[in-house]
Amino acid sequence: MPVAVKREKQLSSRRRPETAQTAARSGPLTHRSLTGHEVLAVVLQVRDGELAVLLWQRAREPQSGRWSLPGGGLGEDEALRPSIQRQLAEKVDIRDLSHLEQLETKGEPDRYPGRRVIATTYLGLVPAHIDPQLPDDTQWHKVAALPPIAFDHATLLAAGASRLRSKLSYTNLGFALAPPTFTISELARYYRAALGHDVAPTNLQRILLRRGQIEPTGDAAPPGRSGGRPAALFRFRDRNLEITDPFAVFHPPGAP
Amino acid sequence: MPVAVKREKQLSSRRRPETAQTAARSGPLTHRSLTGHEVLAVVLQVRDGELAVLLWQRAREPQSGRWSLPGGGLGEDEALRPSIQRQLAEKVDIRDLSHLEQLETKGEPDRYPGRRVIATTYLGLVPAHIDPQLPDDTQWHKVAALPPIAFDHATLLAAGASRLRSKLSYTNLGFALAPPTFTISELARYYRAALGHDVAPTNLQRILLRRGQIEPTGDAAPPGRSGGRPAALFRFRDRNLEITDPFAVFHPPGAP
DNA sequence: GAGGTTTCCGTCTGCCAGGCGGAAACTCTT
DNA sequence: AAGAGTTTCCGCCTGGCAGACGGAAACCTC
Repeated sequence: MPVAVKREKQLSSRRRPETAQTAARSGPLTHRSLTGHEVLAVVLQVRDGELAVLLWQRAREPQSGRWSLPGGGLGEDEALRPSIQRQLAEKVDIRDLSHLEQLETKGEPDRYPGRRVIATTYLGLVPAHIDPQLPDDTQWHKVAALPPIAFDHATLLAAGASRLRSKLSYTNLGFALAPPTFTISELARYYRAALGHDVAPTNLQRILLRRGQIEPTGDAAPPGRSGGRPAALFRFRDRNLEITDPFAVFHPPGAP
Repeated sequence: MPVAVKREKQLSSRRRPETAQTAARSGPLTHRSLTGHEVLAVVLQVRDGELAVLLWQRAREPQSGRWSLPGGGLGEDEALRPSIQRQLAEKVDIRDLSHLEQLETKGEPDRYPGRRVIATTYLGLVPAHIDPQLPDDTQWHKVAALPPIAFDHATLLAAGASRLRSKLSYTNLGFALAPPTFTISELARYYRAALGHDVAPTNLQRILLRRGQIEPTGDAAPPGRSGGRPAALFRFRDRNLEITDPFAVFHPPGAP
């Protein structure tokens, strides 16, 4: 696993995440009620041209050794979104997260062995230029080649990747994968990795320009070592989620 | 409110919903743990050419008199979807529901007064030809003219209506609004009501036909009292949710 | 300077949504 | 029974857009 090795070598090269109120944490839940509630996150990033997900390896039973989505028990008096942000702070600097949105909530009584745990899942995205420092038990894994996954987390992971693919098509969510500034062919590589199929840079540029998602910065990127015309740099106009292609059909009449 | 009056007049005209294990139900929750979990539903139907939602009026504090989404506490050892189906059975025959899908889960600690309640919301749809018998405290309300809504249910309701509008555009969700068989202008009326803007029958027919969503039954509808050429009848090919217009852009190359 | 590489830009093509108008098929009136 | 009114059906035109291609431009290395 070349990725894992590379991770560990760079271990202390970047800032330490502020791990705040993260005290006793023995399992996915910190409090003990009849029905527990946990919050999980599918954190995705394009790494080396492929979509990768953040996973940590369970050290204890149940399912010791298997890989699990980051997250954990919801604190009392803690809202869902702040909770997943707090828990992710144990793994990565949460300032690295360019996007965070809620996915499905699963409540099957037997989805977790022993006692009932309801899980609310979030989708988190990290832009490609960030390389967060990770704890020892945590690694990026290519979505195309996953290790054994704990509980029902494989389903949740698939749902997260699917949501990303959809939203890339009708929103400006590309901003969450790309660095602040990028060339069109770079951007096409991110889209390729996330969508899982080829993307023509020419068409991508025309589409995103007409929708007003991206704009040229005016500068040009330094040419690569293999030569070639220097690419123009672009940036996303808005780095918050917007629906830019409301719907394929059934527009209000008269509107474009 | 002419709709409400009409509702009560028809009260015992149809089958009684099977209200199964619905015993003690004093508030939105039946069990008492530190953090409660409730399940709510935004049940929508096109009624008299307008989108309507199923609401019941609270008889007790908190927020007595205000209108609330149907639902209630999650039972122990009960999964989320079966739970909302059970709770809806108190209001309507669940066989009337043509579609049911999960929406957002809200967990703000103060969203419910007194103690913490996490809510998972579902979107339910009832086809236009069904007129369920309702309990006394429950009524359909036009989404365009809502009564005072309890707690944060107005937000949840808006999210449900918005989800419906989106999915009408890129899935075959129309089947959940329409009766088993319908004419194109009828269908256009359902779409109009749900989308909130005009829909051209000609274009609607062409689009849904090309996507393979609908097919002619071969029969013609009886002509109306005002004359006119009898309309051909159509039906949805598949009455389960399918994505028929995968994405506006970024198809895999080569694929249609 | 030549050849290779990468990006940029214009163009062609085919598909599709929106809109329009005439033809068809019915009811009601006189 | 003939005409007026109404509603649906069907073909056509138009503009916009995605996909694809190819040549020009701008950089590299040798």
